[in-house]
Amino acid sequence: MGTATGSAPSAESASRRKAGRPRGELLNRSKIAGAALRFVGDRGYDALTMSALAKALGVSASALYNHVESKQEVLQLVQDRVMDDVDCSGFASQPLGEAVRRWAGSYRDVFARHAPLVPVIAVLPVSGSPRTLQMYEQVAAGFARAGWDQQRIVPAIVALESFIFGSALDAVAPKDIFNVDHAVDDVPAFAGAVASQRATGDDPAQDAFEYGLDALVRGLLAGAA
Amino acid sequence: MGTATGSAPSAESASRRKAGRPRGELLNRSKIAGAALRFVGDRGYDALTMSALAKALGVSASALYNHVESKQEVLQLVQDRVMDDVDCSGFASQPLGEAVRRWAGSYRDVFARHAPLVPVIAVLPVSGSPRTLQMYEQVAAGFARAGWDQQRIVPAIVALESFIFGSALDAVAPKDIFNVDHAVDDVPAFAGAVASQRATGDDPAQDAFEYGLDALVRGLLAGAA
DNA sequence: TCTAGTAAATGAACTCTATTCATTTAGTCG
DNA sequence: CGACTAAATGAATAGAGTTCATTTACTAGA
Repeated sequence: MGTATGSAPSAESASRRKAGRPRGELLNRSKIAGAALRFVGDRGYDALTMSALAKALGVSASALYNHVESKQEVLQLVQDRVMDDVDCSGFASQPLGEAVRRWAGSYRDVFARHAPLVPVIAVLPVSGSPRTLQMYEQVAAGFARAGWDQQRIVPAIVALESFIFGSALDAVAPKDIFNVDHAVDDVPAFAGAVASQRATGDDPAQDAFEYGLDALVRGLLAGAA
Repeated sequence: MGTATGSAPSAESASRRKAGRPRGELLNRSKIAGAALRFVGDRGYDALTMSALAKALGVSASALYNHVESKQEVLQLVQDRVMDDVDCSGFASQPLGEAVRRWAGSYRDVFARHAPLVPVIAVLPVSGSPRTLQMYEQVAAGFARAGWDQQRIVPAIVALESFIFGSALDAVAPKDIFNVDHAVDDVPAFAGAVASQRATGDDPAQDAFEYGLDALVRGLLAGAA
């Protein structure tokens, strides 16, 4: 695990580039993670194969397996990187409700951009993800600072995360997922509700997220105060 | 798409009323759905391949493609079947809060048993899933009957679903997902919270779901009343 | 300096997977 | 009877992740 994740980002420029095969240090986990993150940003998760990633790194696919046990592990590395984009800054200064809202919003946005990671993360022990762990620390510290009962902090975080992951999946759903025009008569109540929501002009996913987050946060704060 | 999505659930035994079938109807979408559902119950989603499913049906893999466009479509059929197990009974009789709790609880349990469907469902238009649509109708009708503002019904349902799907994924996570014994000093607040939750003896996922659902429902009802 | 030892990259090969296609089969309709 | 057609077949394809024997270059140790 602890194989120097730190990495020296430089020291890759001046090298004797022979047509040769193996050399000193061509790959490491950090480079793989960075390349994978860039790759999915450019070409998306569907295109992320071990071969394609290797090619982007100027290396053969099998070379990756000297540094990583599986593709799943590559995704885990990406996941941890991506956590850097989640905004935890509120927990240091703002009131808890505000901090949670800011955190949750950026958390959802990040994983809406990386939806294929959601199922990965679900089975992922925090052990292997230092940045993720640091995020949890900031969030937990925020709750503790706000005077929360220790026993309720983890359930609150997990509940918020569940909502966030579900909402991230929802955010990438086709826009017309609730199109019921063909069956209005069979589902009158639902069709009416859909039409009414649509009339607001709001994006359904965004609307539901904001509405639900507000309810969840108010519910949590009300119960714990 | 348009290919007879209607599906007559019965009338699949000894009624060759339509034109030209060879050898008395070996396959149809309903049989495929049933077999797939049985299959994942027996051997799990990892084992569900088109070949294995075909073998279970006593048929060749390519035969499936006469009735179904892709494996994704098989999963959609399973998804719709599975919705039958979600308990919507409360919406007809109980107060809204109670009905939502019962519905959400069974919904989560169902998809904890079918977690690999969660990412499928997220991208799935309700159009192709009659039973799913019927579920939405019952839920929406329950909200409407409780006097809810039409515009808020869909966001409320979507928010609840997001929480449910996220919680279903969480429910299948490894039990010790929050093991931080190796880094207690780095994340003191979080480690303390984890230890405190663990001390309750409650299953973290179950605990978080119940706690979060309670907060979400209270928040939703409080905001809408 | 010579010599092992070792980490790392290679490319071919292997195993599965979903999916396609030409062909065959067996009913129905004109 | 003969044309038509839905449905099943099995072989073939393409692409995925992963493994492995081999090769290369660097690094200690004597």
